[in-house]
Amino acid sequence: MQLFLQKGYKAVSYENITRKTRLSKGAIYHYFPSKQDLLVQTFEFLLEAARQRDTAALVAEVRDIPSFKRMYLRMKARQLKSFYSRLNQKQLQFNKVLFFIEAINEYHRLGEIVADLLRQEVDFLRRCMEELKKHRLIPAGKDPESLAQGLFWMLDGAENMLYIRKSRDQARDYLALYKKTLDLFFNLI
Amino acid sequence: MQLFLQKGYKAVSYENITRKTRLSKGAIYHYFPSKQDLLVQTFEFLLEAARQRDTAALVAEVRDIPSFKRMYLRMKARQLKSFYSRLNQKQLQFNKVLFFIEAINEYHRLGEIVADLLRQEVDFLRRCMEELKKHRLIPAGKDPESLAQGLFWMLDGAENMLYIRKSRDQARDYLALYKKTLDLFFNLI
Amino acid sequence: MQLFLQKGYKAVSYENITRKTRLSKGAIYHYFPSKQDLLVQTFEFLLEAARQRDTAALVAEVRDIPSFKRMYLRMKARQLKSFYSRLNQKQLQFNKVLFFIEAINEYHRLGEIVADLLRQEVDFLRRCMEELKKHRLIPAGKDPESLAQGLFWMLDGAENMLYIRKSRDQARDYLALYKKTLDLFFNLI
Amino acid sequence: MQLFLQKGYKAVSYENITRKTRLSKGAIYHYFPSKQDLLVQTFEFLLEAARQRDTAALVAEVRDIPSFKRMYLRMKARQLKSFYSRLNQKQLQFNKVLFFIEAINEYHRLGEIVADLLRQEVDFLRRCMEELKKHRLIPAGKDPESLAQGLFWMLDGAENMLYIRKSRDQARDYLALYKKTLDLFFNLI
DNA sequence: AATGAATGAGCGTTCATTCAT
DNA sequence: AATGAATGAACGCTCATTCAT
Repeated sequence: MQLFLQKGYKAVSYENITRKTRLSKGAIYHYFPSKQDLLVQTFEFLLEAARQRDTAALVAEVRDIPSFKRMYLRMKARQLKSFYSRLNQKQLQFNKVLFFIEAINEYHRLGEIVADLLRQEVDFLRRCMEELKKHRLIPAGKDPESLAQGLFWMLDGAENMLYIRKSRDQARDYLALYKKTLDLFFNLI
Repeated sequence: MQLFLQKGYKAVSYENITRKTRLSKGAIYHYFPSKQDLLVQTFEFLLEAARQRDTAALVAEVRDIPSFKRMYLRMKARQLKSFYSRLNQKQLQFNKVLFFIEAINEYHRLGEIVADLLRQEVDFLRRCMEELKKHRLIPAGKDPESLAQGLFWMLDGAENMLYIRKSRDQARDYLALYKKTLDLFFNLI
Repeated sequence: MQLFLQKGYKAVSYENITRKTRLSKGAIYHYFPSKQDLLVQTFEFLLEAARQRDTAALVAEVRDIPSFKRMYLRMKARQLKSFYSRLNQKQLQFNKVLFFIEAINEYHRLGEIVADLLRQEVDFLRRCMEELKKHRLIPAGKDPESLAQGLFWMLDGAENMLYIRKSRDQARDYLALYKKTLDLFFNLI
Repeated sequence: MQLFLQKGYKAVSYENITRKTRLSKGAIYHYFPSKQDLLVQTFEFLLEAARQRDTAALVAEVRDIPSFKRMYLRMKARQLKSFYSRLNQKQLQFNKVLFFIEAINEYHRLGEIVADLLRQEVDFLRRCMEELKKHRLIPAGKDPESLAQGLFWMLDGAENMLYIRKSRDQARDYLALYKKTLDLFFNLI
């Protein structure tokens, strides 16, 4: 997992894996029938970290913009923590985008899983926006759907920048970036 | 170039290249000392398509929001045209993100070039926003810097979605998507 | 046994064997110290099916050509039955020649055992021919030794063809082929 | 070719080939895209040695049994010479049967080619028998078809024995064996 | 300028075998 | 008696690169 995230799927060889795990090739093949299988299981295991449960409860917390921001950042912090605990590391210099693209290239079903997850994310944001609208915290004439879409794209685009800047302490950066983007978003609308 | 964009850097072999170019390996090595050099030259040649000149003239065209949208889309259309003409193709099913990441991984200086280009893009948007502000077309209290940043992230995040959906006619899709994102943005603010 | 006959020695892996036997590798190694030993024991067990007893009694049955043919085909039918009962199968699509060659290549003593068996087979045919000669059923001037050798080669050559044609119901085919060859032989002489 | 005939297809590794040819793996892959292709080309090249031309002229030589025997042995001698010249060797301890079975297992079309060749062989013998019959050198009531079939099986079966005895000087043995079988055959009928 | 034969390190994978439990 | 985790050599194959011509 650590190797895949650091170097991408293709660039990881069994030689790398055996050195890192201190196991022989045969031992790894004993548990994973192929490199692709290794990827798929890794991918799905990591994706679990991003899966949200109790979104209804989270949406219900939204009373005003500050409460929404707090809730959203808390949720993201929890996801990050789960992600790093699955990695068994406090932090890791990695390239999520490369890993995702190679994973989807290698095994197309993973693309559908990701697309699904993203749809759920937008949907969740839409429900939050509706909640804010109920409390009249969003200017009239702006529909929750568009707001959710716009915020989502903004968050996604912001995150992209991280991989170009390659910062060292990504865990903190993520949250700081999310916060900055939320602030910016609510300043815009 | 076409091969790199379609399959990514690593996945392209000299065998692929010789078949496509109908040249021998030796001939290619005669002009490009290594595969990395082939990548760098390709990358920089393509990046030229995204380089904007006369941004001052473009910014000067901005009088109101519709004029800004028209100008921006025209500029993007020109970039796309230039991009495809460099490719010597009308369109190409490709994966820009994979190509960029692999290119930057392979040769870090390319990352700085891209980062530079992106900064110029945000800067350009900022100047457009200032222009709109001058004409009082943007609500008071929203600073051009943030607006530019937000719009840029939104555009970038929106574009990302394209690679998951893998649309066939990307040239048209790009412009449609940019238009949609601009509309959405001005609806939000 | 079934696997060796179907796929040949080399092509059978312990993975194949554990799946078929539902035993663990360790269990198989507990009884057979190596793959070669597995082969040798299998081979010798199968060869037992071809071993004839009471050849004297069989030869004594020969009174005329029809009685010889009947006796010979009965004997072969019994061998086939014994062979399939050792296999615990009614029939099996297999390649005897590949199995024999690989077995002999792997462990040369098996070659001597087979050669011995074949010599006994020719010898048995020779004694039958002598019996027929006693009853003056064979033209004068044809010695039993040559007749036996000729018939044996004919039977062997005929059998060879089976592996190229790869018939489904080999058990029946064998007997039909033996019968056809015997008829042809006695028509020739 | 030499390696395949000596050890069989499966047992030959690229390591063997590179040592024998003093070429690198890459050089071999430069000319043969796969091991299977190496086999098929070898097989077809060797099979060419067995292909008979001018069978009509050969059949026309048949006037009596001695002339048939001479012609047949001359033809076989020429085939053997062609075979060894293709091998670039005077003689080679080899296992034709293993090579043939593995070749056919690996690429089924080779089986059809061999079956075709064998059919032509029987057909050639049948025409020779008809010629002998015309000269009344074959007892009445024995049809050329059966005689050809019987002789063919006998030759084939006789040849089989060679691989078990593994004689050193196979080239001479072949011809001696063919001669012995022909003599035996004409003694029988 | 251009060819393509040749190299050899490295890849993912299979395999018979060992051994602690 | 029986398990299955672990090994490491060997396999067929791909690749960027070199170089004599």
